[in-house]
Amino acid sequence: MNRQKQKSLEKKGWKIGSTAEFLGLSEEESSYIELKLKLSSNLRKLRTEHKLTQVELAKILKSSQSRVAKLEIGDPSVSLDLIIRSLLALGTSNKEIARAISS
Amino acid sequence: MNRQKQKSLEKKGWKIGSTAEFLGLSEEESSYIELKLKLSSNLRKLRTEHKLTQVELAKILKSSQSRVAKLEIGDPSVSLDLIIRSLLALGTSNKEIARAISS
DNA sequence: TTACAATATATCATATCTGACATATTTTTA
DNA sequence: TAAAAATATGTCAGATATGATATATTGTAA
Repeated sequence: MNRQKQKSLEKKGWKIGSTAEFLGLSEEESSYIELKLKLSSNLRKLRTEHKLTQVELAKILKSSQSRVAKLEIGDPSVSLDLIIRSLLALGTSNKEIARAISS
Repeated sequence: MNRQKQKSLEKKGWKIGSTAEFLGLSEEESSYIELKLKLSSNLRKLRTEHKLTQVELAKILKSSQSRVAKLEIGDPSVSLDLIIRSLLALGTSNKEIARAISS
């Protein structure tokens, strides 16, 4: 992960330590963030393919439009649990989730 | 998911509605649980391969032995986030995680 | 068997995530 | 363009997950 990307992520609220701490946790942290972002963007792709608005998806998920927005962005405040549950709610199979992670 | 398995999961604390509610959420719920259990057992496999005790792994994860036990069982009280973070901490790549999910 | 190590289960205060709401910004349509 | 629709951002009370601790159970070597 380059400095540019790191700054971008930090701006969005990701806390990535710098210097030694950054180096130490980097691999794990960035893999986690990558994973999240892949699934997040997959969720958005899926929603648009289904021609749903965020409000409509929120209804399906029994959540709110604002949270769907955060879900799709991969906001630090949303968990993998919620992202994956959302994908499953839209009919995504575990195999498809695996594919998304590998992509 | 057969009745046998459902009862087994319920005993472990999974709340799976019955009748209509069960049918309605079944696909999503059971996929989620499956996913969790796959990654959980993968974590245990990984730990034993590394010849670590739960106490030792807990130290690495900055967690406790009891939570590692729950992690490996896929206890309802542990999130996918924590399971995946733990796998990553043990050096698992995103591709390997995907493989585990697909398996 | 008995002792010891490893794992499982229960509980709880604190931390983090969640849905909801308000509001701002961006995008689309007329 | 202007109005409307869609999406993004900020906040917060309540819900859920977390690490920690204590204790129970299981495995395992003497």
